[in-house]
Amino acid sequence: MSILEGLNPQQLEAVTLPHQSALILAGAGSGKTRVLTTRIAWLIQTGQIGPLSVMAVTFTNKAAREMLTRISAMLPINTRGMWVGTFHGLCNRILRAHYRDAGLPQTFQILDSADQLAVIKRVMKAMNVDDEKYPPRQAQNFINSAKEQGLRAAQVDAPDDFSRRLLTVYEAFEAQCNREGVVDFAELLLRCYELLGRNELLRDHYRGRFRHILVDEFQDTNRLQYHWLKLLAGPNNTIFAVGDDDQSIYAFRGAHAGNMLDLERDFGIEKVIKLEQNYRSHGNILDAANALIRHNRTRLGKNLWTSEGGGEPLRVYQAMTDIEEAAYIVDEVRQLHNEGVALSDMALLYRSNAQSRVLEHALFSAGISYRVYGGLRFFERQEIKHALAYLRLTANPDDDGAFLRVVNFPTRGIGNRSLEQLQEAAAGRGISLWQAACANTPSGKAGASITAFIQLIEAMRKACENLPLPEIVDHVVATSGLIAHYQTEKEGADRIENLNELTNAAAAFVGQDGPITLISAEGEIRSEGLDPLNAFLAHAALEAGEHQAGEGADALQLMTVHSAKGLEFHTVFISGLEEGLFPHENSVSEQDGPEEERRLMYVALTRARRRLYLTHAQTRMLHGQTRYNVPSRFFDEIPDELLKRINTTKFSGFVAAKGYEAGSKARAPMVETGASGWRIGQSVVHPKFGAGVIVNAEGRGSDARVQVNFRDAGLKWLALDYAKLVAA
DNA sequence: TACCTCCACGTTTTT
DNA sequence: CGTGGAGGTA
Repeated sequence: MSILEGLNPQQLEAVTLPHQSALILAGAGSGKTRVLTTRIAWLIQTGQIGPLSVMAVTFTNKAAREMLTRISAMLPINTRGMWVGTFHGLCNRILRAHYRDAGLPQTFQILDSADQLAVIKRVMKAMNVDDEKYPPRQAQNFINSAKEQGLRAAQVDAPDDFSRRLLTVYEAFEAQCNREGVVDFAELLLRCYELLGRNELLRDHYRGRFRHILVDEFQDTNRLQYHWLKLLAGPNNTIFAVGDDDQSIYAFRGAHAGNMLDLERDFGIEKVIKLEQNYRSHGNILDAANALIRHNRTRLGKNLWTSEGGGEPLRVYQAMTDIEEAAYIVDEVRQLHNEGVALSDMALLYRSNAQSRVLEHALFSAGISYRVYGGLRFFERQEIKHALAYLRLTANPDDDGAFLRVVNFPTRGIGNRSLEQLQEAAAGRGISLWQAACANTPSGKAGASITAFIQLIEAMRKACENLPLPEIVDHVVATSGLIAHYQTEKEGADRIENLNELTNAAAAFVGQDGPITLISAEGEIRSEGLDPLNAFLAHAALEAGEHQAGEGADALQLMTVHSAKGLEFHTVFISGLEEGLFPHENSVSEQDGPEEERRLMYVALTRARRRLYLTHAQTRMLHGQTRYNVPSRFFDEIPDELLKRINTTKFSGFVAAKGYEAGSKARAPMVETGASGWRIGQSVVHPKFGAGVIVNAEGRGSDARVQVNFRDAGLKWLALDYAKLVAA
């Protein structure tokens, strides 16, 4: 059977495009992964290129695995040798192969975000930077966003004192990382970009090899990733990019959907192919999504359609409280489950994680099994981090982060003062803590403890020299004292289990990267395998692992809308559809904020195949106080005929004006302002700000102020004596 | 060193 | 409301 069979005309056109760069505008559920993988298979099957000439780039490891699986299913070839991976994974591969040219030690370690933040904190402390005035998180953002624009500290523009200070932190951070032989995520990309930029030999080698570069989720690329792709493509290779500007929801972390337009221009793409036939959802769902996203001004333009029928209308449920909202969802889930829909084929989505608590509580009480995405992942667990730190020290003793993490864990009598001495000695001589500890062993008890620690690590390293990877992990975990430590802890059993699981993870990890091309200065090419321990440590940093166990079980899926991207379910509940929550209040005033929120809603809607619930609550407990929320503006952006209002809860005037049945006012305390008669929860109209709802009040008499949540203007405090508020 | 209390904070997140 | 970090005390 031909791999091209069953493709629609647009998919076929994209797959069989002649040797030229292309931009595929692929709507939700339009078969973009299929197009991407079939394109690769077709190029190889027709003999146009060999597997070695393909590079496919994704954002997540999951997507990369999925792609490899699908290619293997289509072609009887070995997919090793094909470079399919994440931006970071591929950059890591290149940097490992050319560590010397990249100015890195062979055993360089990768910092995850938490590791990076720890280094920044350490550096800031050493520089005496006030962390009240300069929050380390902000310094981290500053550094990462600079790197994502391809900027080294020397190239960053710092117009004011504040950014000048952050810039010095950036400089010191870079210096520290170089001393330790560690790189953060952004650094992997920037290093690789710089390496290929200045080393012609390497650049030509990779350009000669990767004739076809395919990119998934192109709308999520940042500027640096775009320039990296451009550099790798050079003048002769082609980029096949698949993306959807309407699903660009990661601008806050540097994603730049404008890269799609740049690609068109820079690569002379004459015709953008649009995949608009949707194979996922029924018509009403798509009509709703199309109608909603039409409210965005900056779009490339696209309209999803299906050959299937309209299906059910979208169900709208308006609850009085968040608790009642949860109860309704529980009832519906239970009923659908009884009707035969698997729990795992239903998703409960929310804008922010804080919303999950009430929902979880209701599900738990009802005995419905559920799974929450997000939170700690396997390689991020404390005990795993500790074990990895021991492993990292045996591979690269200069890794100060790893040193500090375990030098006194389990406790071995190395207190703060001896560590401070050590840090001073290291900083003074510009060496690592390990080197400082080796160089001048302090006398006395503390000195002996440090010496013992050094000997412990040295012994580990020697013992592991010729062991296979799983045994290395086993040995290090056993001799580190971690197991013994957790045995004395009350909650230690799970941690010990995880540590044992780490050995299994090591056993399951067989250097997936295979041999790596090396180019010496003379230009000769040879191959070398990567040392398994370092490969495993890189893997641990680059792929933090599954969120939680129990993925096999049939359970309702709870997650943020962001993490739902790319997934699909028979039934989807979108909860908390209220102004201030979704769209989120912080986004309303942001540049491009409202449009990004709308794209987020678009993503949420298009997750559903058959049934979609949109719910909101009038009253919600948030940050310890009750908030009164207006229904989300998104309800107004979906045609009424697509919506089916489940209930006719009595709402006050403002809501009634939007199509709900008018009725009695919500019971809420009178604002204590004497005779004013305003109520919390009451709908009001302001001459300038328009319609809103009173959500809070304070003061009395002439000082009385009310807080109003306006549809368009957001939250505002108004003095009742001055503001010309009118009851709606 | 370990535990406890207090305080501040609270969008989205992969690598 | 609930959590996580920091700082203080036993």
